[in-house]
Amino acid sequence: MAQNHIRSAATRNGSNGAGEKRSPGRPRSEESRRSILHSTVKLLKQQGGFPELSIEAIAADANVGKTTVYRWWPTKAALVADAFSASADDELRFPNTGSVQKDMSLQMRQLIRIFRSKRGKVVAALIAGGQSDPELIEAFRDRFLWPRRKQAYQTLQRGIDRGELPEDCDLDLILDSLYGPIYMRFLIRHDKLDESFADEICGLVLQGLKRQSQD
Amino acid sequence: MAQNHIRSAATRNGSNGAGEKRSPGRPRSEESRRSILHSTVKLLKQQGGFPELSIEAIAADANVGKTTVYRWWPTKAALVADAFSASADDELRFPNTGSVQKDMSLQMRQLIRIFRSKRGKVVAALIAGGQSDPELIEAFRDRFLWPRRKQAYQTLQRGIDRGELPEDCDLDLILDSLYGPIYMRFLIRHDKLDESFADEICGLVLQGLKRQSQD
Amino acid sequence: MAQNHIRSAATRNGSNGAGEKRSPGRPRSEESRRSILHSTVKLLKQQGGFPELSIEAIAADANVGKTTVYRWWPTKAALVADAFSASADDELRFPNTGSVQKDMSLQMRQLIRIFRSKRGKVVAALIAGGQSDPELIEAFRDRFLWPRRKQAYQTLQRGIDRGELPEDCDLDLILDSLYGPIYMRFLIRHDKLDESFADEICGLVLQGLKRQSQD
Amino acid sequence: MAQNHIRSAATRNGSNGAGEKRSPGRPRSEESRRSILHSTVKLLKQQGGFPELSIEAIAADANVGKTTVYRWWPTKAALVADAFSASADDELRFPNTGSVQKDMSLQMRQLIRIFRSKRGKVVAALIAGGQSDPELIEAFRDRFLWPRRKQAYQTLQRGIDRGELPEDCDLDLILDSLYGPIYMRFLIRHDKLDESFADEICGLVLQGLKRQSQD
DNA sequence: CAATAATCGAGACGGTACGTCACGTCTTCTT
DNA sequence: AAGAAGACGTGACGTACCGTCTCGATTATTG
Repeated sequence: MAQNHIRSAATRNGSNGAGEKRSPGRPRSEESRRSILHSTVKLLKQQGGFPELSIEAIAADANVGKTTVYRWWPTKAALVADAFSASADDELRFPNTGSVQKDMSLQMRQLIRIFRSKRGKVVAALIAGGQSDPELIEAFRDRFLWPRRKQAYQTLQRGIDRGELPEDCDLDLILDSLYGPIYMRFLIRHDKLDESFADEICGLVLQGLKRQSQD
Repeated sequence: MAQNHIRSAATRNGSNGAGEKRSPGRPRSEESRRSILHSTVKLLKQQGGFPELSIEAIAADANVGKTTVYRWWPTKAALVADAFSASADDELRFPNTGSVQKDMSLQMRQLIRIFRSKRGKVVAALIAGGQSDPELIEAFRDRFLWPRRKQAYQTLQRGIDRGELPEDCDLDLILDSLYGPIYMRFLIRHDKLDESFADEICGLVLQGLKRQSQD
Repeated sequence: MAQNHIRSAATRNGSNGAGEKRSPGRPRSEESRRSILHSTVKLLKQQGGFPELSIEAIAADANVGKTTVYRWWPTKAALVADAFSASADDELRFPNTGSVQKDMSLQMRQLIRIFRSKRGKVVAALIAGGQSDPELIEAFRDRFLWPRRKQAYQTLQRGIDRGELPEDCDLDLILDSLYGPIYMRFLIRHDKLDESFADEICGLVLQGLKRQSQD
Repeated sequence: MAQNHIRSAATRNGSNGAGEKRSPGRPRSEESRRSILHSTVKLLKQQGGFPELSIEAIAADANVGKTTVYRWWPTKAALVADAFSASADDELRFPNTGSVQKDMSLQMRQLIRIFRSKRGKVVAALIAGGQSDPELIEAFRDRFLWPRRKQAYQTLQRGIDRGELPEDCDLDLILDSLYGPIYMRFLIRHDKLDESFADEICGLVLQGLKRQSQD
């Protein structure tokens, strides 16, 4: 994957590891950094979406000069992506119950729970903003989608190993079939999105595959 | 379906049917209306996304006063929704081949074709903008999603009648499982979205159901 | 005096004298005309000055189409000038007491009374607007200044005839010396302008001349 | 004299005297300030009057953002007042020839010269604008009228001391009698205003007083 | 302990687009 | 033909943010 222009947390002379030389001059204020990221998430949760969020407002809310924001994040997109990552706690772990369907369903329920919470607004803003900013959607993929997907591969693989899924199945296809409907209902809002929806999808998609693998 | 605030084609004294009374005053300029909608789509296709689109630019491109735009569309969102509707020709018809899987697959291929074309940018802008504007996403649903979905229900029903699908299946769940993956790849762009993807999803989802109905 | 572009009350087919031919079509609405002029004066008295007065507001207040205003008055200036004339009753007559000083003083008191009343705002608007519109200041002169001045000449002439003023005196100079101070205080508002000011000016200017004529 | 809302030269963090603390942030651009004032006077001299002058045009001509204008001047009126003050050089000094009549006449001639020059348009705009904006006319009085008047008082007082004028005379009345006619001809334009007019007024007004003081 | 250097806050700068208002013109049906 | 109604293109309004720029002040490392 190409080098990401949206720096995770630019370190020019921050607290970098061990015995490296520190450049002279005043070091970056860790307090400001945190304050900015916090305000970004806070404002995103409050008001509208990505376009309504203004750097002016972030700087004001964080009691920080605009310059400080621009010094460390090249675009609003980069800032939002960073803020999103920073706020991403690790509640999206995959369990290992011995059943693919159960494992996937439990994790998908967690995702739906996030989408329905205030953090859902941040995700929506990220995807929305990403439609006119390739770097933003890339940041979403790199920081949110891929890390989870790697775990999902393993979960599915365990299912294959246990004979719950056919051996030749396309993992990406399966995962998009499982998560696509959730993302769609989340973004289009044409139908209700509650946690039981996770079970229904798993029932439809994974049951079919199970039957196939039993042929 | 709730009353839509985004007027489809506001008619204060337009050419309304038959013997209705015309309101006094100069009638709305049909030329301006068309020109504005055309410029909106044109600019959306060109540059960035929804937030980059400025009413100022639309008015200039359409050789129209800004006032005229604001007179007829309350927000940029409403305008884009209208413009999108106006440009939505009817290439998304459902065929009737005698096979659900074939019918669905063919129509889904058409959708993917649109998403990959320049008109895809307009759809993306619409969905993106809709994340911070409820009316906009509602407009997308009412003008784009629902009309197609009604036809999809019929197509699936034919499948049930023919015994290709089980009688008690949840149509909305099936449709979201079919279209969700497409929307997800279209918006997140984490994997390639070509027309064969339609076949793969149908294979996964509808095959499983077929097997179930044959039990 | 040059032909005035600001028509007093354009008569295309109004009630013109005797047996003249009337042009065909609907005759001009006398009610609209009066209503427009009335609203103009009313609005001028209310709010700010000439620039704040909008034809849009006049038409609305008079329950009249904007077209009707523009049909009969070429500019806002012309309209205001007309409205001012129409509202100008004849309270500014010169008396004939047998004393120039008394005659002038009495009339000047009337002028001050007008300047201090709400009609003063209209005069101020007229003079102010006239600074960037030659026709407007011309209208003020033609309809307001000159008619009075002609009477003033006669009043002064009586004074000369009676020996109260020297024979060779410059009437225009005298009149500007009498009225200038009033206009100045009215427009610059640097000092109080009450009716006794008329007596003071007359005392200063005309007394001096009387003394001169008695040499 | 009341506190003037129209700041003479707002100093938030300009070069204020001696050891005062500077407020933080980028200091006001002195170049922009001058450029704006210069463009204001320039445009006022060119085109129409006060209402024709647009802040948009000033900002454009001064190569300055509109925001910068609005940041420092609350209204167009305030800006024009400031611009006028800035351009008001000191060509209106009172001489001291030993004769009141000569002193006054010479100064009045200077005033007429200004009124007839391009700067006259600025004065006219100021007085005109002042008719619907109390602060503007106040600015004219404070920056233009009063400074001169103070000198005029002294000039007249010298005349009283020398016995050219009676001891009990009303200085304000005299000054309005002298300057009123000039302002009137300047604003109403009903008669020619050349420099000899100054002599004529002085002849009329001051001669009469001289005679009186000699009684 | 000074000198150097990069940060910080604050806030002014030239811009762009916003959504509104009034302009003067036009097009329509009605009187 | 004139009326009212009201849409039209135009242009200025005053505001909000943009991303950049100068300031003085602060906090580090280096000589």
